[in-house]
Amino acid sequence: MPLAHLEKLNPEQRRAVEHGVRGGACRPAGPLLVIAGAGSGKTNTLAHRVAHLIVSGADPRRILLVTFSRRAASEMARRAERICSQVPGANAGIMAGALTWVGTFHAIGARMLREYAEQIGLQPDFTIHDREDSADLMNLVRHELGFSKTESRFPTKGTCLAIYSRAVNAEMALDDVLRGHFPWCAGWHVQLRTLFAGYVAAKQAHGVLDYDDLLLYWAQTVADPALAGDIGDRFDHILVDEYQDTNRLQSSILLALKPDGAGLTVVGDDAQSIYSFRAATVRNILDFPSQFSPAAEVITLDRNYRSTMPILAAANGVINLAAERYTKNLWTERQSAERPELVSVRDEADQARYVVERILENREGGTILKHQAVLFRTSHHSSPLEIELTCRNIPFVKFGGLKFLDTAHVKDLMALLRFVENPRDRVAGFRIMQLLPGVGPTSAQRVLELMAAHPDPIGSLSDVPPPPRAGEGWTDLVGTLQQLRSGKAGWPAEIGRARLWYAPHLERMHEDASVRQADLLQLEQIAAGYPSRTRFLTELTLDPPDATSDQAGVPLLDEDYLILSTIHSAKGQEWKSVFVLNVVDGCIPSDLGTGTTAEIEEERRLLHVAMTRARDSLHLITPLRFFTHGQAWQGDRHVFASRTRFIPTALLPLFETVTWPQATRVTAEQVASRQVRIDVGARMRSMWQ
DNA sequence: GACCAGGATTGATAA
DNA sequence: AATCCTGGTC
Repeated sequence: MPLAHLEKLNPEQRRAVEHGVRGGACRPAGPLLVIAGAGSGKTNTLAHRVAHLIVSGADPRRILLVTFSRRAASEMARRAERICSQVPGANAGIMAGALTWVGTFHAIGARMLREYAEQIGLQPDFTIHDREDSADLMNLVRHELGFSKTESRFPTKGTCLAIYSRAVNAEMALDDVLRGHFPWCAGWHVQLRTLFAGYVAAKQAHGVLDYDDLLLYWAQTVADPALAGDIGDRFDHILVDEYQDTNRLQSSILLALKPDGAGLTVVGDDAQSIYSFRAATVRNILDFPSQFSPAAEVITLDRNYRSTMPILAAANGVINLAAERYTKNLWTERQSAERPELVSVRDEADQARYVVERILENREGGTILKHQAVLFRTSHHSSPLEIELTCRNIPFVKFGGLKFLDTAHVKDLMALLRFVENPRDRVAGFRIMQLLPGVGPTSAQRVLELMAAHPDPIGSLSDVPPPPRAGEGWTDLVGTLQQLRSGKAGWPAEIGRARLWYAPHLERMHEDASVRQADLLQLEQIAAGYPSRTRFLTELTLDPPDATSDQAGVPLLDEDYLILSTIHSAKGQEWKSVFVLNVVDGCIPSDLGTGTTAEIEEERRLLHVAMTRARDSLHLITPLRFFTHGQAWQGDRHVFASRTRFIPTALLPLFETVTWPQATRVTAEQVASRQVRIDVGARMRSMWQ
């Protein structure tokens, strides 16, 4: 077999790609762990491995490829396909196009559960709750149990869900979760246990699964040896990307599918583990090799193909200060005289102006906007910049933060469709009914109770006594639901019908109805791309469109635009020029965490991830002054911030230190010589003594 | 029982 | 600043 497709790989990458496939035979080999540092060609290596397996005779339909996001999934499938198609003599027809099991753990889980629904006593038409729906249901149960008016304040729905979710994902006992992560809620452990029991019962009664259930039900399914064997045998090869960001539950599933690790490949980088808030644990990747006997083979990729040497030196400098480290230093042959810049600006407004100026400068110099990105810790850190960009008419797309799907009007429309799909989904019904004036929680709840008792819930609506003050709106709603349920309109016409019903409510409830109406039209466009209502609802909740921009909708593909992204959403990406906002204590590390060592260490890795996104140029910006929130517009209450603790003075020589607007470049020598000569403050004080 | 106003509380990252 | 909860009125 010609191996030209492997020639561009370095020796370690090639070993990872060829592990167990030497000599053309493709019997699943023992487990493999690839430790792949930032920019070490991880995606490329994994795509090559998949392609190489296929051209060596593996059946692509029997390959399971688990990625971290939908975006990564399609990218990976595309690349593998391209590599396959370049191999002469390979049968392109049966190749990567048949790579059908590619997706996130959650998406694969959803698909698997629908397939096995009957065998595990699950109704196959279950609907999936996103985080907000889950919180709503938690709230409903919380009210029913009377926990919303306790003497001292009971944890909010969001906190309750977070506790529940961590217990499930980390496979931890409730008491341990409370002690370790929510100590302020420990006093409520009895009530929380009752609440979670009620929550689980409610989900089952309503025929809904939340995100965690997609993993939990899957894990429970494969806990049965017969089913585990059945599902495990469907795949000769299982490959998992971003393994450092998987949680205990996910690793249990993997282990149940392939107990001896045969055909199992996991890839990741412990230095980039940034999802512990989702119960991901770096132990998964660290303990992987020893879970098998013989132990898994470990291959380390430490050659970086992305960044210049000075950028890498700075990024290594940051991660070297970590308390615990397992991987080696990254190295590169890409020389450059340009050190990353550490820019001090007055405040966030100046930060925005500085970034815009440099971005435009870069564009003049030939770097298009799309090759530049601005990264930040939390979504709202970019708002002053967004204002500045809008003023200057610079198009941008923002990843992370509040999404299209989280807006009330989109949720309303989705709830209507979900209610039609699964009339037992009470959260959906509850939401829809309360859109009508005169219908509140009590009467909505009463109708839902009556419906639930009926074998044809939607049909029964004609006979159920309407809420006393609902009026004409009720007839309208019932008509719409029954028409949609009949399925006569077909997909995607249904969503148009749903929007028609919703339009007057939108008009009544929102000042900016026309803007929101445009969003709904866009949703309709998106819906047209899915073959059925079920697929639309499932896939959209699992892979919500993750970008928002200043205009409704993502700019046309051929248009140039700047990327704004949270650091989390920037995972796996790279740009020529990268700007990181608010590199100050309080933002990175965020001052919201409880400040445990583990959390601080994760923030350090987060900065490392942000820095290693840059190819040629990197700017870290540190505003000195932050205006605090919760005050009148243009108020001047503010706090002073200092450079992040992750870049202590010892690391400063790795950076070019700059202040702006003066834009005086200061060399490292000058920084060192910049000693305090006089203490002006003391002189001032002495004036009054 | 629905709905509004005002006080208390909580703040992020995301499948 | 935004959300959640409570207590009042229609």
